[in-house]
Amino acid sequence: MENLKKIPKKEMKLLEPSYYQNEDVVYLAKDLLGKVIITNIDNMVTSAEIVETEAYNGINDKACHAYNNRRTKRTSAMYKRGGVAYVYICYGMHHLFNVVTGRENEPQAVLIRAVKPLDGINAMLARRKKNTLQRSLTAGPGALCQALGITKEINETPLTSELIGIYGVFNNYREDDIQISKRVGVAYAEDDALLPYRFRVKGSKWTSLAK
DNA sequence: CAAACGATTTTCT
DNA sequence: GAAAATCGTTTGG
Repeated sequence: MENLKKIPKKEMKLLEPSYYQNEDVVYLAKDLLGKVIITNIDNMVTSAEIVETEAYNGINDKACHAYNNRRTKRTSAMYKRGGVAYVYICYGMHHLFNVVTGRENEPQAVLIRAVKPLDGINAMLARRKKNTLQRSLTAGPGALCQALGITKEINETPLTSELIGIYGVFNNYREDDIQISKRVGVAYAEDDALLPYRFRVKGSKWTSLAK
């Protein structure tokens, strides 16, 4: 799976909205590993394989922005029917990209935490102001958004649009291929901070480092 | 209206 | 390993 350009077009399968409407956000967080994000933003096409995700499981998950059914301008995207983007700004400077899942008014989402660069690497390097292709280009939720050109401009955009789509191309990883751990940076979530909702492709050099 | 803080990244020591 | 950078969103008065 070295270069997306080598994949025959007929094997590129855009994930349909129904895919995202599965109510099991933990299942989707695992199933999204190996899927390919393709963006066409600012006249630059970039693509990358998802290698690390986290599940945010709705109103009963203390780590979720929509915990306790909190509805604000920021969280409204998560209440949409699955299949749109939820992009918000963290620490005043980083955009974080989530895939909204589940039914309307059930605010679940999958945070994309790391990707493996495929096409458009020069564009990614330029956006990140880097010269070499290495993990730091796209490891970390803020970093990959910068590389792929994802900003809050595309908040609530369908993942079947001209700007961004997710494709099933290569493989589905098996349980054995997935490393499961606690989520990152959610210590405030008390007992829910311990939930095993973080998923990484085992052995991938493109995920964040083990903790 | 003021204040606190964050699903992070980078740089410095 | 520690700390700064930096501001939109949320909450409280």
